[in-house]
Parts: sequence; C-alpha cells; structure tokens
Amino acid sequence: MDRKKKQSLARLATGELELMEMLWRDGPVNLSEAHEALGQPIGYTTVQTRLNRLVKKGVVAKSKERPANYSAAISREQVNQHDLDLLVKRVNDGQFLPLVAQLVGDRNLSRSEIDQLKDLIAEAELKEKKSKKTTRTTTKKRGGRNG
Amino acid sequence: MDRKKKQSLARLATGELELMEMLWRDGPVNLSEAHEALGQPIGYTTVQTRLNRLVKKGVVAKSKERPANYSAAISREQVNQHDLDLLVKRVNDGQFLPLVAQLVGDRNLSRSEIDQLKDLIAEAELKEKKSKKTTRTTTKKRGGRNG
DNA sequence: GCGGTATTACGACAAGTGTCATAAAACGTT
DNA sequence: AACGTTTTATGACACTTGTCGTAATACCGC
Repeated sequence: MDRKKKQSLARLATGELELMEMLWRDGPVNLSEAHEALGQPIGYTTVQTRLNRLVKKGVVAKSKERPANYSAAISREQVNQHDLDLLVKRVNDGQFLPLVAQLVGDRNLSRSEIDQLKDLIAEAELKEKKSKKTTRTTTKKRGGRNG
Repeated sequence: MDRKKKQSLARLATGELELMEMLWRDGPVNLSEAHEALGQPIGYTTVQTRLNRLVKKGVVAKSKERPANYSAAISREQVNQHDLDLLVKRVNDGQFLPLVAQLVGDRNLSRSEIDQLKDLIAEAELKEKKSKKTTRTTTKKRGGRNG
C-alpha cells in the first residue's frame, strides 16, 4: 500500500507554475541554466530547492547525470487541462459554455480565430453525430482509478 | 493614495476558493450557517479562522451585526475571469484557441451546446465584421432553437 | 594527489494556509 | 443578576512555499 501520491496532482501554486513554465519553454535544463532562464533576482539555491521540491512532487524529472537536468514531467496541456477542468467545475453547474462565452465575448477575435473556432465546432459536431449513429454503449469500463 | 493592492488579487488557493464557492452559493451567512453549508467535517473555529483571513484579504465582507454575516466581496465572475486570464496567458503566446480546443476536444458536446457555440461564434463574427466594415444593423438575437 | 570550482545536499526561517482548543464577550432566559 | 448558550477573539501547531546560507561532494586541470 504505497498508494500515497495520487495521479491527480493538486493545482500547482502560482510560483510552481512559474518554474514549470520555464521548463516547458526552455526544455531540460541544469540548475545554472534554470537559474538563468528564470532571469529573476532569486538565489541559486532557491531555484535548486524549488526545483527539487517539484521533483519530489513528481511534476518535474531530474536526470542522473552529473550536472542533473531538470525537465517537466507533466505537460503543459495536462496542467492546463486540469486547471481548466477545475475552472469549469467551478462555474455554474460545470457547464463549460459560460467559460467559452466569457473567453469569446471578452476579446475581439480575428477572422482566422473565428475560422479555427468553426473548425473546432465542426469537429465536435461530427463527433456528436457519430455518437448518435453508433449507438453502442460498451459495458467495458476503463481501468478503474487506483483500485 | 492607496489602491493598487487589492485589485491585483492573487490566485486564490484551492481551499480559499472552496469557501468562496460556499459564499457564492449560499449567500451571506453567519458563522454557524457557513459551518453547516460547508458540510465538511471541519471544526467550527476552523471555518471562523479561514473566513476571517479571507476578510482580512479583502475578498470576503463581514457585517457588523451581532451574528456577523459573511459574504463574498468579489464575484464569481471576477475570480473566474481572473483565473481564466491567467490560464490564457499561460498557454502558448496567450492564444486562447488552444484552450477552447482543449475544452471542446475533451468532451462530447451535446447538440444544444454545439448550437450555442455556433451562436457565440456568430456573434463574434458579427463583431469582427463590424469592426472592418460599415455598420450593418440587421442583428436580431437568434433565440437558440433546441431549448 | 591537490586545490579550486561546480554541483548538490541540508537545514533554516518567514509568510501563508488548514485545523483547532480555549478564553472572552455578548445574549437570552429565568 | 446569574446561568447556560452562542459568537468572537486569540494563540497554537503542522505543512507548504519562497528564500537562502553553509556544508559536503564531485570534477577538472596540474
């Protein structure tokens, strides 16, 4: 029973996200590179500590080589996905429309963005139609989460 | 000679958000109500402390009456907006398409949601056109069929 | 093999958050 | 007014996160 760390990592704190951003952006980096990449006026060991804590958390990987390389162990997408999901849940009844509405209504979209949005919808539409046609509700459940 | 400090509310921590959720949902409540509303197995004074700290932070208001009433001092929209903005900023170059793509691609939208999405886009499109063309006022809000 | 530099490991401290226990006040009822 | 209950105020303790300083190690050029 070593099921201690759950896959569903909690929302990363703002500062932690900052480090992750750096890793996603500047790829695997060793400590000094990380320190530089952050650019901010923070101490070398501060970065070390923060990075290592992230490692312990499992969101950052640290290689074994001598000047160890740190790299994001989770993708930007995963994190955004997670945050987004939480956000969606927080909005009224978990509907995501309000969120999109806010996003869309809040900015002036360009022709191109609008077109992309349309494509997105077209795809969703296809999927929707397909699911209607393929009335096949499998009984096979996906592997239960940590049994 | 002040301001400039409360407006930039940092991302509320998960637990704080939890309290805010409760306030948004259950309106102004006094302590015991809050305690109940949270439903969770946490101590009375825990809720008290947390709520008060939120008050000190300026995101929750506490009335002066005897059984003081606590109420959210910032709207759910403000918070979501804020979080969403941060999220958008974090995604590649602040583009919001990837986010929407993720939202849309990740779930199976219903016919109704798809239609609403279309309406949203139609509106955005209008706005876009308007900004480059002569004003064309033939806009009548289409009330989504498929209610 | 040695000394100096680069890396890493540790331990500390402060602020912020979650959780409470207790003490102090304010109230309502006899 | 006195008592018991409800509300508040305080103080504490544990953990997390941001920031470092210092000590221990690993490496490199001689």
